[in-house]
Amino acid sequence: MAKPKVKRAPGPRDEALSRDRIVAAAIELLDSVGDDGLTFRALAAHLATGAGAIYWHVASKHDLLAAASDAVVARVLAAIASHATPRRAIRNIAVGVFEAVDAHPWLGPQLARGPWQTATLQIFERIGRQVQALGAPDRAQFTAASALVSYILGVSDQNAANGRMLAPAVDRATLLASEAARWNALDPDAFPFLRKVAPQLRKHDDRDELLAGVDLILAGIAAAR
Amino acid sequence: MAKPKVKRAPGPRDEALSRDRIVAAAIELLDSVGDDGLTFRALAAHLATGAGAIYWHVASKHDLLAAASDAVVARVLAAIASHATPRRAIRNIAVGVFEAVDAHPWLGPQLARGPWQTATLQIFERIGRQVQALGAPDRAQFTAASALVSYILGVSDQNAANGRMLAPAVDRATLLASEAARWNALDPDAFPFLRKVAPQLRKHDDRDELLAGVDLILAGIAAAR
DNA sequence: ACCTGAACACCGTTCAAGT
DNA sequence: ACCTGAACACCGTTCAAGT
Repeated sequence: MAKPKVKRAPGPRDEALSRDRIVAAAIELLDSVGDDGLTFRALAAHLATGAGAIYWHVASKHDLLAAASDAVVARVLAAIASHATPRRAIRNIAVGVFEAVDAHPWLGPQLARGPWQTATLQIFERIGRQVQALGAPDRAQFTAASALVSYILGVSDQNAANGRMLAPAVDRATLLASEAARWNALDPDAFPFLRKVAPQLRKHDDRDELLAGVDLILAGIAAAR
Repeated sequence: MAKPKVKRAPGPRDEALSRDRIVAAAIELLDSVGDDGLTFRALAAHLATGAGAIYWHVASKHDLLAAASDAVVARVLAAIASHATPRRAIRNIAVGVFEAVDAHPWLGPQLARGPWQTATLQIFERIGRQVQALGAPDRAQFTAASALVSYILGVSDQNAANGRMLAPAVDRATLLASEAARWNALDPDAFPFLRKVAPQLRKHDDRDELLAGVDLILAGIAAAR
């Protein structure tokens, strides 16, 4: 007897395995258990399947991480309003990426894997369009967009590194205070500058610093015109 | 009978194990075999000792990588002439870090591990001093130095990611050409900007772009004064 | 104090075998 | 076509035992 064509609608628990389901589960795992909590065994358990099954849909762990990054970045960029002045749009994208990396600390190293992967490309494109809208001369647009992207990814990753390494219990203020104290305790001959700005480290706001840096670059772009 | 106080001078092959020797060997291994070529077993073989012995001098692989980064960064910064105008000094530091990360691709992710490790601190200090010499107002110095450091680390890591992923046989020109072709083949509706600047991607010089970005930030700092 | 090397508890990935 | 699960070839780290 032929199998009936009509299958019952699959519930969320027994849906067929698919690349999308695997990527979604990977993101969940990455977010909850952290960078090296993502294991093919754990992932398989989460998906109620065998570890080897995943390889039918995904080439490697590298591939899986890239796909997870793409998905998160696409989602974040889609949520950013684009009807704003170029300057505001650039600031919005910066904050969006920054917050995404902050919320998904595993994303930082991933975006640092270079401008050849889709995730970084998406960011580059979005920033680039706004640089164009800014009225920068044609030959300066690539440079300006590159600088902005490198800067944004750089700050985001630096910032997320804190959360990646730190005990989740420690809050930001305590962390900054203890770190400022460490800067103050540095050898005065070797680290005069860090000692001097230690109070500013303690009081600074990450988002404000990010935007200040973006503004610095934007001012530079404007000055070059 | 008491052991004689005078030991024969140890040769390079049978010197006692030490943190410094371990770190030096790790750097060698990292440079020659790449990021995941560094293994406690390989390292032990290289040092003609047991894998467990290394743990007497080094707390963990994390610790070892941090120490390797410190060593490389310290060496690089020491080689940079500091008697120059602040602007030139900043450019020199940027190029120095960029080239170090390029030569030691494993260093990029390491420096991205956040501003709490010595390696990043060293760079921050050196940049900061020059920002100070630039005459930036006190309360802007932390922000300006942060922005420069984040940018420099960001570009360096992005750039090194190419070499990390690529077959070593492929040269830069071929890589850029094929990547520019990929940008050109992107969906025109989704990626108009990248398609437009694809020719600039093909022709660009990494070092020039780095310095152009630094200049953008410096111009921003100057404009804010 | 320092080193050895086996052992532990994992990994990512492959692959014969199933349906 | 897709999934299973054992097996392979590794890891970082620990630790009793040696010197």
